[in-house]
Amino acid sequence: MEKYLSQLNEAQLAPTIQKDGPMIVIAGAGSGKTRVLTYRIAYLMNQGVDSFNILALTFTNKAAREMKERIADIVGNEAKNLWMGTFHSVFAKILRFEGHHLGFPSNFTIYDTQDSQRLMGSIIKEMNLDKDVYKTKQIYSRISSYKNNLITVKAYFKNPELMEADLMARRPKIGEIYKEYVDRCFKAGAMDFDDLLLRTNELLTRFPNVLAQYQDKFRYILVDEYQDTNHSQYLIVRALADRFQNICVVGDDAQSIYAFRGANINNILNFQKDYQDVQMYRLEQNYRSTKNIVGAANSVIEHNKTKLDKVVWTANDEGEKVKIHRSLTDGDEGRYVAGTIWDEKMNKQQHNSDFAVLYRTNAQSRSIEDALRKRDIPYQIYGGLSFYQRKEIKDVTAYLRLILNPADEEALKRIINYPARGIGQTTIDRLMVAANKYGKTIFEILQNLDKVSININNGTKNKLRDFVTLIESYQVMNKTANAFDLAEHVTKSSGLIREFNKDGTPEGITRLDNVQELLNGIKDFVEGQMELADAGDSLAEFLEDVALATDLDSDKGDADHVALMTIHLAKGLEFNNVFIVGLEEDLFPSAMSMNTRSELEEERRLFYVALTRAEKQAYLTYALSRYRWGKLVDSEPSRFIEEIDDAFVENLTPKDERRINPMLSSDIFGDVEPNKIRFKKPKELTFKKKVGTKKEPEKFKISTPKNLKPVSKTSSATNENTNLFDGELRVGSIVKHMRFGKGEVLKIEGAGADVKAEIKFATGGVKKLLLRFAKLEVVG
DNA sequence: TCGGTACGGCTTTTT
DNA sequence: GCCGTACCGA
Repeated sequence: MEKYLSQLNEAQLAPTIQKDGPMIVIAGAGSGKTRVLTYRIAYLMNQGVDSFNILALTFTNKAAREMKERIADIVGNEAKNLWMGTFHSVFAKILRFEGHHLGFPSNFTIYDTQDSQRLMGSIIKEMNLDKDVYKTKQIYSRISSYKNNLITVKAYFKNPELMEADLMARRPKIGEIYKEYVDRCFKAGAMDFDDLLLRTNELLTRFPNVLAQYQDKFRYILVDEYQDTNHSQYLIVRALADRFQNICVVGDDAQSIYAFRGANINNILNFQKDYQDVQMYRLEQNYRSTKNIVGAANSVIEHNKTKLDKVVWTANDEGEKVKIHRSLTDGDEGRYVAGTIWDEKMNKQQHNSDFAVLYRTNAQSRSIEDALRKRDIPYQIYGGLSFYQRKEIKDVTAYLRLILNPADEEALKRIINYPARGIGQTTIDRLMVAANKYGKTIFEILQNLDKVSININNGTKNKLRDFVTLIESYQVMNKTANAFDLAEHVTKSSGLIREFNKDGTPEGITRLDNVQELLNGIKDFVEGQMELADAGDSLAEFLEDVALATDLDSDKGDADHVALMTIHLAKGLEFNNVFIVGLEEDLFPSAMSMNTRSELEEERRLFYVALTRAEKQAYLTYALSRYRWGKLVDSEPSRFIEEIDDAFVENLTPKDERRINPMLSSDIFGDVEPNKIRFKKPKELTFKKKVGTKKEPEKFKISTPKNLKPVSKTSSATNENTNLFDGELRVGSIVKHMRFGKGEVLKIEGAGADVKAEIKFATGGVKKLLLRFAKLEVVG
């Protein structure tokens, strides 16, 4: 143990070896906070604390996994009894044991965001509310924030201010939606992400003996990333730590980036008021980055008003300056990134895994991917649509969920007619009405079709009976078979495999591969479980993992690839070289986060997080125009670039580079030979034009080739005989020569000076054409 | 009931 | 530019 402690500097050592009492560690980026946490846990165990009495809470599964491994390196097998995991996974585990107090079965389902939103959407529909006023996503996030602030349905209806606010927003029915949603989840034996915290709070408040039991168990509590805890999490931690007060929280207010999810930065700012005799430690020496990177990051965060006093410094080398590069388009930006990685690998013998590309939104990954692929640079996208959120995977797991918990309404609705078995929406609606009437679940109604009065014809009833028989046969199998055998049987006998096989398209093949990968995953899981003595219900535990998994799919061993991810996901990671792309106003900072000072400050902290991921070199890139929602829009450099002290940056963009006229520079056909193009059938060419500020586009139709001529909606098409059009598109004084054939779709849309055109070739290719003009005139 | 397609909305960020 | 939904025709 001493050997390990000697690896810590003085500032790190102090919090590591303070055994008892409340303490807070304010840890700057790269200052070794994970090291303090892991060594502290090891130290506690070394001091005779039973690992059974330690609870360590993290924000991601990955962080938990890594920390556990590092602790195991020091203390060995002892680490096995540690309770370490994300808030959600730890409290899900507790709720499995104790949920019965609240009326939940131990096999409750965990609804992911998709399930929750689907349920909320159908509730809104059932209540006959205007879906444009009650937008599912908005209502979901509103209710989610109630939950994170412990505003239950009851509390909501007792709070005139909240109701008033929703009334003012012309959404007076939110309370009713909320109530129905909670009831339906309860009936379905399901909890959403927020419930895992909210219900834990309810459990600990309403059942003092349960609270006492866990207070006694968790004598030492450690919380990582404390700046990102929300109110609900804060209360749980405070309740659990109340008896022994051995609580150690670690965080960095400068890295608080989850306010949108309800994280409350005051939790860390006010920690000292919550406990008595709090010891405060600061870790300010950065071991990760060069002086230039630390300097740049410090100079940016300096612009924030709300922050704790802290000076991050480093004894590392000066290093290279932070490089800034401007591109014309997002495509160019991607090519710059790929080209630079290519050069660096060549010149400095670096690995792919030495590079990361970080962006604000997932949608930005596309242009980077394209460029990396062109250069054959291996990459891995982290996050985005998780493996377990893919349609085919959700389909399979829906079957598994239903087997385990037949009350699971969302799972049932998902698969009752998938693969198609002739059970339509009308039937499902009637089933739901009946379920409501009898106070039963839909599955219970299905099991008792003969005993309820329901307007469903006999043919359909038989189909429903077949479905019930199918699920029941799986349930029987689940009693004896392991999760893998069951899952494999389900995919085959349910017709899912056949369904994915049916079309033979590349997408279908990918789906099959994904299902196979899922089965492999289940197999691994089952085998891993058999090694554990207390192997419980493998299916249940697998499904729980799936529901709370995020980065599992991305964990493909130590393969050498460039990492692509959002900045949020990059928190806690480090890379030799970091590209931060899309540094443009409205993108980063996001247009949606500039309404208040605190939102903007959160964006700035996000930028700070991004910069401090870099060890040796940071590149900041932005583009002058970028495709957003399929449209090319102009953008200007992010204010964050300006905010960096000049001393730490180097601008790589040549001064004489000017914006060129995209009309003149665009290449209509690129590498496609026009005369080799063949078309299936003639199609009309259409383009839309926005008139004035009106949203309604004025529609024109252009008949197929020979004569490219704008005609009004009501006019008829003309010549369709020629195979190849050869003509001119005249835009103001600019004349563009064009050749293209019958059946190509030329789409032109946009307003005034900003028009995008696109030609889809029958061969599958798409060419984009950029037009900038005030007046559009097409001549034959 | 189903399958195809046209249209509209959307993009913050995650457990 | 993509995805999910709504609508239409069979």
